[in-house]
Amino acid sequence: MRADAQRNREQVLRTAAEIFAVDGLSVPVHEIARRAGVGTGTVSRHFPTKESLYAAVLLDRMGQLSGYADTLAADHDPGTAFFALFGRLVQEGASHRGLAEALAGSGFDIEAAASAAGCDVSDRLRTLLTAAQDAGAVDPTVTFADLKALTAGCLAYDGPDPERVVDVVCRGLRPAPG
Amino acid sequence: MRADAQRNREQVLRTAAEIFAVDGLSVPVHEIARRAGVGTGTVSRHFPTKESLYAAVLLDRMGQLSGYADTLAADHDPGTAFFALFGRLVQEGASHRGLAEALAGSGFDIEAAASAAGCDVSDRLRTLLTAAQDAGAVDPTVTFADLKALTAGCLAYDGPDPERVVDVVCRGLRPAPG
DNA sequence: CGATAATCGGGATCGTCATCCCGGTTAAAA
DNA sequence: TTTTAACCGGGATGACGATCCCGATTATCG
Repeated sequence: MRADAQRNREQVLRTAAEIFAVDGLSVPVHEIARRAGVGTGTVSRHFPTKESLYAAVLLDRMGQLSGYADTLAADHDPGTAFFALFGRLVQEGASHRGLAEALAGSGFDIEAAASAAGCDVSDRLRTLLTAAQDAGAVDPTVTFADLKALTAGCLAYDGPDPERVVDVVCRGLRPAPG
Repeated sequence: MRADAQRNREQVLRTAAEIFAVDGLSVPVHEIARRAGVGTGTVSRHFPTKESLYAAVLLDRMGQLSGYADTLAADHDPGTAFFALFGRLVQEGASHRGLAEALAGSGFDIEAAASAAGCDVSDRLRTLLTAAQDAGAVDPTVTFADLKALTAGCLAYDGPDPERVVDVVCRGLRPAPG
């Protein structure tokens, strides 16, 4: 791939991620191209459909999150790492929700794509959950399904004070004091 | 207003609420009209813009929820009523989220409209929270802002097992055993 | 029952947006 | 430096959907 093509592709991806997060998914491709400083044709060539742009943005973000998860797992104890990842998912989540929904609605299997790209955030969260439970930092009766539900719920939250939400949910996850 | 007009208006409102909940907000007005058994002109006349249809559906639902909240408050102790309303908000929430977002994005003040129509769910939730805290059923350090955040987060959750989410969040809301 | 005015249905209209295409441009290789 | 093939910009195209309009219908009132 030519160097300028690579540059443009990344520029479009970056711009699209930002615009989607701020203004929502219904922003016209024309506007994304304009703000990225390229023509609409360039966007279309790199991402033949708008949906493929959604997928690229989401996979890119999942890649970053996976890296963050690996760093956490390496540098901290399981409980700390687990709650830190959970908090980060919520923090960054608002902008991903719409993307995930749009893709799911179009029959695109995000989990599979992420897995294939080695960016399976879900898998890393599962591992950290188990580790945190083994270390006594999380209630052992919490299942991964519960956690996915909670994560999805928190991911969806888009209002003020996201930290308070995480705090309350985390209190619910810690082992019962009795 | 003529009797048939009234009937049609309600039929459209009911149908729209159901379709929005199941298929999302991007369903064409044409489809809503078809499923409601009327013409597109009829929909347009009762709800001049699609946005006004959104608002009508949301206000209608808030009216029902307000009624439910009042029933709960009258028939049960504060703690029970509070947790029941919270659970109900989450259960019914998924279909409201998109509506609220779409309207907020268009500069429509839902809270004000609901308040004017006597359907202020938010206000009823605040009252129940205070009552539940006075009764010792909810942690007194939880603020209404926290609760709005949690409610919004849970409202947004749209996956499997919503009850588990509510359970965990409620565990976080109850008073600390110490 | 007859008059009348509001309501109805659904086709016509208009704007928006994703996608495709083509003539000009430029990076990369020899 | 010259060649060449890929890439670029942005206008053309076509589909879709919200909204408006008009002739037909029907509820309501005297």
